[in-house]
Amino acid sequence: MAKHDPDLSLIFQALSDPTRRTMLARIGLGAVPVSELARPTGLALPTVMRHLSVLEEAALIRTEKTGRTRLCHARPETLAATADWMAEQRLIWEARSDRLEAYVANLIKDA
Amino acid sequence: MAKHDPDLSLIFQALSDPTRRTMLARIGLGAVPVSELARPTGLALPTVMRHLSVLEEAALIRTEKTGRTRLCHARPETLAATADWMAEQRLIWEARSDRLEAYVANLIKDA
DNA sequence: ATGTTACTTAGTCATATGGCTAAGCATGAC
DNA sequence: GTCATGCTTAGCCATATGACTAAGTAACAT
Repeated sequence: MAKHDPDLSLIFQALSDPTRRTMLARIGLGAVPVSELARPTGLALPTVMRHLSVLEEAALIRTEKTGRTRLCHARPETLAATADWMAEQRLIWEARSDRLEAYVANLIKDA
Repeated sequence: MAKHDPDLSLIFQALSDPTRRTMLARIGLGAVPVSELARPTGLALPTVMRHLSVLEEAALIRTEKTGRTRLCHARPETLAATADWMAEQRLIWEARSDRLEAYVANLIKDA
């Protein structure tokens, strides 16, 4: 059991690098082999592998090796969980703004 | 002009630290002075200040000094912009899953 | 069997990050 | 004026990060 729930620290850390975001966007369009992910970046393969392992440890992707090529797949659940956290914070922050606006509006009305 | 748009690298980097997420959540509830943010963390003040400057450079918060105390305010626009990026990726990833599911369903139907 | 392809592993290096202490500098209280 | 308060600045330290090269290993292809 226990699909050990999303670790926001690992996820945000993974998302904080532009190279990784680019790779992730590409993977999001459909499964990709490592070498094809590496090509547009111009980075050395070991470097790309490290980026991938960061993404995999954050559970943003899953990889599977067939023969000598490794395919990278997106894991939408993780992205969804993260989006949920953001949405939650957003609600709180904006509720707060609403209260502030209401307060200001009230001040103006009474002036 | 140009409110120089949100830098996702800075934002995700800022969000990747649990201490900063905690501080951010607190600030999201309403403006807080630095010392009050520091207290529950048990961290030294300079450390807290550094966390705050990371959050401020990511435009997740704004701070304003009055007398000798500095107040920290949330900046919901930045969180909103980030949530938008996530929502966008999510759509793409899930659209992809849908297509895959449709494909599988089709295979099964024809079997 | 031999070579090529596609990763892997190991190890190095420069810079960034997150924490600290020790002083410093305004502001508000007495 | 003097002192406590609330940040600020400066500088140090350990570890993490992102990049590399060089050398390995496991599949295919011929």
